Amino acid sequence: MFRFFKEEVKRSLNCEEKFIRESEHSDLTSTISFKIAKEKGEDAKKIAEKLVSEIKTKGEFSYIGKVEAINGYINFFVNNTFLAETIRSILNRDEDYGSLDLKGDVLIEHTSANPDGPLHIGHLRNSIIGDTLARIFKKAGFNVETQYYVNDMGRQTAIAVLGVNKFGLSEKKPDHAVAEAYIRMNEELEKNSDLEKEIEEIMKRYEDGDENVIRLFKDVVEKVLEGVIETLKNINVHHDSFVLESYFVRNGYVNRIFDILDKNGILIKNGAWKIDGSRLQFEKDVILRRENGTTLYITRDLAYHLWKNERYPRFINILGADHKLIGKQLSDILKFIGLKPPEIVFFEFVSLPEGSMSTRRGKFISADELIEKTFEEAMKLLRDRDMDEKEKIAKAVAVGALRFDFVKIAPEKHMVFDWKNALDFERQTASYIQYSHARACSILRKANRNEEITKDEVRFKPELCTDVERKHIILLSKFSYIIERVINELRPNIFAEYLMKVASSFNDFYRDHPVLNAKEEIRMHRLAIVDSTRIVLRNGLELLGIEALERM
RNA sequence: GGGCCCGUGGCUCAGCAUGGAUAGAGCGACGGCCUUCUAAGCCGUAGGUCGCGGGUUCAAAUCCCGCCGGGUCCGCCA
Repeated sequence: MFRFFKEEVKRSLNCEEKFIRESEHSDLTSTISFKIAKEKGEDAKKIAEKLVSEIKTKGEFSYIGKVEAINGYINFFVNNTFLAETIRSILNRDEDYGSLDLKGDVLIEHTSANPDGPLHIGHLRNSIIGDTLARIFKKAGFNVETQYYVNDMGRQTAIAVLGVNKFGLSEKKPDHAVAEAYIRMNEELEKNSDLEKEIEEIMKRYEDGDENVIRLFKDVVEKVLEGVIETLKNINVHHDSFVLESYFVRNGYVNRIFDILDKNGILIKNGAWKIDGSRLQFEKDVILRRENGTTLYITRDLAYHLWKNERYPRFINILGADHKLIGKQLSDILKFIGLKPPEIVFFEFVSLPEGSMSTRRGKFISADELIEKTFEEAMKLLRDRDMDEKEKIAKAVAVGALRFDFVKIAPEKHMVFDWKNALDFERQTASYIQYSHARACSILRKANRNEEITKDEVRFKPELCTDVERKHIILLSKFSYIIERVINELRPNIFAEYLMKVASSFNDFYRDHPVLNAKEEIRMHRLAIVDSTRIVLRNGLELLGIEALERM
């Protein structure tokens, strides 16, 4: 709804979007007068006043109420029709509220951690950003496919495979068991450089399609993925498909990429095969094929993106900031050969207080450990409560806290993981939003207990709105506006912040707006607001992959 | 050394793309609020040279230049 208001404001001034902004002084504000004042050398204040009077004579806007000029700013306020239509739209559309009608297929690739061990808390940031974006894209109307690109041909995987082969697997969860063998193999590798040849050999045979070796790799990769899928399931992250790198070697896409590069004249075949970096303003040539004939990560990734180009109009990758250089090279190469580059969301690293994480050196906090500890902490909180389904609630609170903590931080921000912070739910965080939702549910439950209230009886009356209610409803109206921003900016943290605001604003309302004990007209009016809030919070939590509890 | 990212109260962050009206939250600290819809809540107080220095502008946390601090990348690794 807010988007329509903004459109009207834009139309009323006939100005660019950038001169219209949200403000604490109004529902929307324009700074266009300053711009005109500069161009014409006139007084901004007078221009604003003139523009306001013009808008007033124009009349006939559906949602614009008061318009005023103050110090050169033009302040717009929504009218009662806007408030009424917002509430009506929320109640009518219910689960659908907030959606947009954008169309098209989108591929979102996220997580894609190497199959050499369990996910750690750095991967989690990737998964949560990716999964949240996928949910928001779906809400916006896109047909979304989420994909996990499995790096089964890399050197790291070969080390893991060799490790498992040499040392076997312990009884641990399979991904953790593989990590043990992988870490041990790395230690051996440091001591004994002869093992280097074995790695090289096994990689070569895998790439060449040796059935026995393929079986070994398949076994290890499947074990890791089994563990990874279980971990992700625990935090409500789902992938529609898993695509192996080796698929692109076996289906000929890697060869097609070589042909294309060759035709474009940037492939140098001289021992190793490489891209002529000078043609693309790269610092160095990019190696695509080792002298022994095996390919490298970027080679398969180019093939993968050729494949994506043939299938999706839009594809988005979620990648750690350490992939920035290779991501840029990938994009530049794709553009050079006339293919579309991916849209890439980079996020900065999650590190531990003692330094950066490393699966290879066993220096990491696994996602499983974090999930488990967070759950235990949530259970402690419920220890003394008398209620049903403690485990279910604790799980929802734990997953919520975890997901929210990651998604609320802007992707470009470096994070230092802190146990104390991660396990503290007594903060304005996911549980606060869940709690607000439960409060709204509680009011509605009680309202319905004594008498069955039908939709027709719930009557929202804009003229009854207090200032707090008005502000709150305008916030509710911004749902799809925020969705649109996330789609444009690929920053899901914006949505987390929005939902936080809605919860906070609802608590303001809750404080001094009694619902159940109010007289009939006001009671029905406020029930409509409470129900609308409930819908917005529930739909919003869904987009964050967090369960909207009705009691807690 | 070069590229990219970050630097906002004691701590964690929002705001920066598109400059604009007194720089916003949470945690922590301090003081209050449960006979009234869930206190996982609410109210109040203290706490800020927006890393530093220049510049552009009527106006800079926001744009430009330089510097400092932290992270990250610069493999026939991924």
